[in-house]
Parts: sequence; structure tokens; C-alpha cells
Amino acid sequence: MNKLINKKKKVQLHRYSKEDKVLVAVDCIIFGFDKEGLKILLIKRDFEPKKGEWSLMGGFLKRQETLNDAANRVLKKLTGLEEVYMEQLLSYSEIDRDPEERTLSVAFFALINIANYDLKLNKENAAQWFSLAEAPTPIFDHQQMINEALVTLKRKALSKPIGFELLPNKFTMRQLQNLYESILSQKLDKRNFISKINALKILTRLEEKDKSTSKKGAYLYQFDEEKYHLKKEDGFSFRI
Amino acid sequence: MNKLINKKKKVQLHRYSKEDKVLVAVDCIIFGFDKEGLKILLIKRDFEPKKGEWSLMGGFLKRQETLNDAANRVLKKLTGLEEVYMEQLLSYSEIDRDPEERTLSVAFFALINIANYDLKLNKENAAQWFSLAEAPTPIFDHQQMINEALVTLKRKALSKPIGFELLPNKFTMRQLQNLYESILSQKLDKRNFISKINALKILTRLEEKDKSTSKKGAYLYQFDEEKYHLKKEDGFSFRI
DNA sequence: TCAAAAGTGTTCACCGTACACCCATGG
DNA sequence: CCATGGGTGTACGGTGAACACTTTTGA
Repeated sequence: MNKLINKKKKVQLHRYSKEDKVLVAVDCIIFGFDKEGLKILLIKRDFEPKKGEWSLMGGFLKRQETLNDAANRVLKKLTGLEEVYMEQLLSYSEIDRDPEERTLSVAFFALINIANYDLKLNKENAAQWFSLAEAPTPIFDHQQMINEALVTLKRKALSKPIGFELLPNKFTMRQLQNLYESILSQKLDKRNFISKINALKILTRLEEKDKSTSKKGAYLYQFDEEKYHLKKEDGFSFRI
Repeated sequence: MNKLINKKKKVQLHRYSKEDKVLVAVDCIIFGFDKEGLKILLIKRDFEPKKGEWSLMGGFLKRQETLNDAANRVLKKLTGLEEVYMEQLLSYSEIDRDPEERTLSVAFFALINIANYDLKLNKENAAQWFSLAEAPTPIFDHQQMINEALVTLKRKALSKPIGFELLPNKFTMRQLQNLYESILSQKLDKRNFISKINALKILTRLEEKDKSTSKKGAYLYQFDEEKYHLKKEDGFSFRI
């Protein structure tokens, strides 16, 4: 802490002191998934400018935190969740992207399981899940961030197994397939999908069945977390 | 311009004014290619801290420019080149990454044709091309940036045609194959490589031959720029 | 004439894709 | 008993990978 104070005092003496400083924000594109498909979490902004409009959840980078720290802080404030899968995307720097003041924003994307998300928090933050097709147009360049995040999500889904972060602990093959179909915006063949997933050997089939959607009942599966993460780090072999 | 001045005057009144501001830098990972293989351009830093050590070419973001503007300005200062292929990578934000002062850095990667690069500029900027294996360890987190840029470069080479930006206007198949082998760090089969490239229909074979590396001479090729860029925007079909 | 690089096709294994029927059960 | 979703296998075509010989010509 003393170190930090010393740093502050020194600011005027720094060799970089003639350089401009800017506000840096993080904005989180939060994807979730439920029986209706892929969704995104937006909040109704409660401060100016653009108060009352829909926005990604964001916050300003503080002097003593990294971008990842800031993104996790923001995500925790909105969802109460920690240790969520999150990844940095691009930075956005158009001069007037925020009409209030020049702000650089670093986009992050997060995948969360909607069931883990506490609905009470929705009210505190005026947050709401939207299906992609039905989401309102958000402020600033947030729509562009979302579009670019979707491209990244599709690319990931096509080259790596995905789903662990978005699905409940136990899920049916049909749910996993629905997730892929939502992300890719296309129908997949049931038999081919299942054999590709099985070939990865990342799932454990349980004895238990989910009878909520059929009379016969569908086997529940779990990800084998270790094998799953190994596959994710692997080469580029996986293709849906 | 008046608008800018007004903005500056308003700064103290801004609703965001209690937020921290930080220095933002851009750092360019500049890849080139010549007969010895894939190379990277580093400069000998001429100011403190770390004066005299090797570094990526970088600069601070100015208030009235975007990140892309800044990266292009930096690249032009170093190479004299404009309209170079450049792409934003990730941002780096560890608190002490620059010991002088808290600085956020946004990495860019650029592909340039070494032959277009003016050697005189090398001396002005104390810049030097290094083969990847022989490059000195650069300052701060620049090695991490380079490593992550290489991953991106490999991924791109595996999914899209690449080379237009790195090769001279006219080149032989062997040169193109050498480029791919450099990027991927692996030998490729000549016959398979050529048939895959030809299948893309992005090259035009000229009548002209290059006799500098063999007695028989090798046909020179040119990229068909239009078809090349179409393929680059295409789906994910290309595989080396 | 020979060394050194250029140029050219075929075969095989595997993977992606298309496709259809039976099963189990609650109502 | 039947409607509804669940579960399973096979055949075909295309693509990636392995592989070797002939051509050209300057030295």
C-alpha cells in the first residue's frame, strides 16, 4: 500500500507525464442458455448519459486492478457469480463512442448457466435476459461488441467442445444439441451430432433419466471436467 | 476543433470525473518474411526505463485518435509504410507491466513485406529484423504478446489463405510453401501443398520464371487480389 | 553428364453427411 | 393403444495424407 502511495506522488515526475490519459471501461457480453435458446443479459442503465436505455454491464477500470479484475468485479456485481468462464475480446476506441467523454472500452465475453444466476439480482440491477432475436438495440457500440462476440462464440463452438459453462451440471443430449443449434443458428442431425460428441469421450452417461420432456425419459449426462478441459486445449481437430 | 476545446473545458464537470484515467499504449508485433524465414521487427529502446533493451515498437494513444490510428501512426514512424495489414489483438493490463507507470497496452499485429521496408529507417530507429528463434528477449510483457500473436498467426494460416501481405508481388510456389512452413514450424508435402493452393484459385501463374534458385527456373505467381480477399472473408473451409 | 531444384498424379484411409426405423412409456 | 420424443447404425462420397519419378539446364 505504501508503494501505491509513493507511485501517486511520483506521477508528476514521470517520464510519461506529458502523455494523454483516458478513461478505460470494461463491458461484459454475458451469454446464457435455457430451454428457449441462447440469451444475452442486458441492464437498464440507471445513470446518464442514455439513462433508461439497455446496455451491456460495464464499469470503469480502477487504478489498482487489471482488466480481468475489473471484468470479474463487474460480473460479480451483476450476477453474484465468481469463477465464471470469461475471456477478453477486442477494445473499442472510437473517439465519440461514449458521448459523455472519451472512453476506451475493452469487451469481455462470459458464459454462464442461467440456473445459477440469482433472479433477485435481476431486480436490483434492472437486468434482463433476452433471446438474441428479441434483444433491444443497446447503447453506444454495444451491438457491435455483441455481434463480434457472437462470431467468436461460433468459431469456438466449431473448433472446440463447448457447453460446460452454459449447461446445468446434468443435461440431456437433446439440450446439448439445442445449445449447439442455438449458437450456430442451424439444425443439426441428431445421429451425427451424438456420434461426434461421443467420439470426444468427454461425457459420462448417468443411470438417471430426465422425464420432463418425454414419456420414455432421456439419459442425463455430465461433462468429465478433466477430459473436457484437455480437449479444449487440444489442437484444432473438433468439427461439428 | 472548437468541439475538442469545448470538451476539454468540460472535463471537470463530467459525470465520469471521479473515475481513474490511465495511460494507454499500443504495441505493434510486426512480422516479415524473407528467404531465411519468418521474422519480427524489434527496436532498441532509446528512452528510460529499459533504455537500450529490445522492445516492440509502441507509442501512447493520443486523446484525439483511435487505437487503430495510433497503431498506424507508430507503424508508419517505424517503417514508413501505410495501408499495411494490421489487426488488433489483446490488451495487457498487469499493474506493474511497465515499471515506470501504470500503462495499459493494446497489442496489434502487422504483416509486412520486408522488401518494401526501407533499410535506412532501420538506422534511425535502431530497428532490426530477427528470426524468431534468434530474437532477444524483449522488455516488459512483450514476449508474451509475441507468443500470443504467433498463435493467432498460426490459426489464421490454418484457416485462411495468407501470404499476400508478406510476400513480394511475384513469388514462386516454393516461397509460398516456405512461408507456410515458417509460420507453422513444420514441413509440408510439396505436392499436397500445391494442390491445396491451386484448389483455392487465388493465384495467377505468370509466364515469367525465377532462375535465382535453380537451373530449371520456377514459375512466378501473383495473388489475384480480388479472389484472395473473397476467400479470406469466406467460411472456414481452408485447411493446410 | 550430372547435380539440384521444379513439376506433376494416384491410392488409401478416414471423416463428414445423409438417411429411417424401433423403443419406451404416460396418458 | 397410440402419440411423442428417445435412441441407434450404415452406406457413400469427398478430402487429407502418403508417396516417387521425370524434367530442365547451368556448371
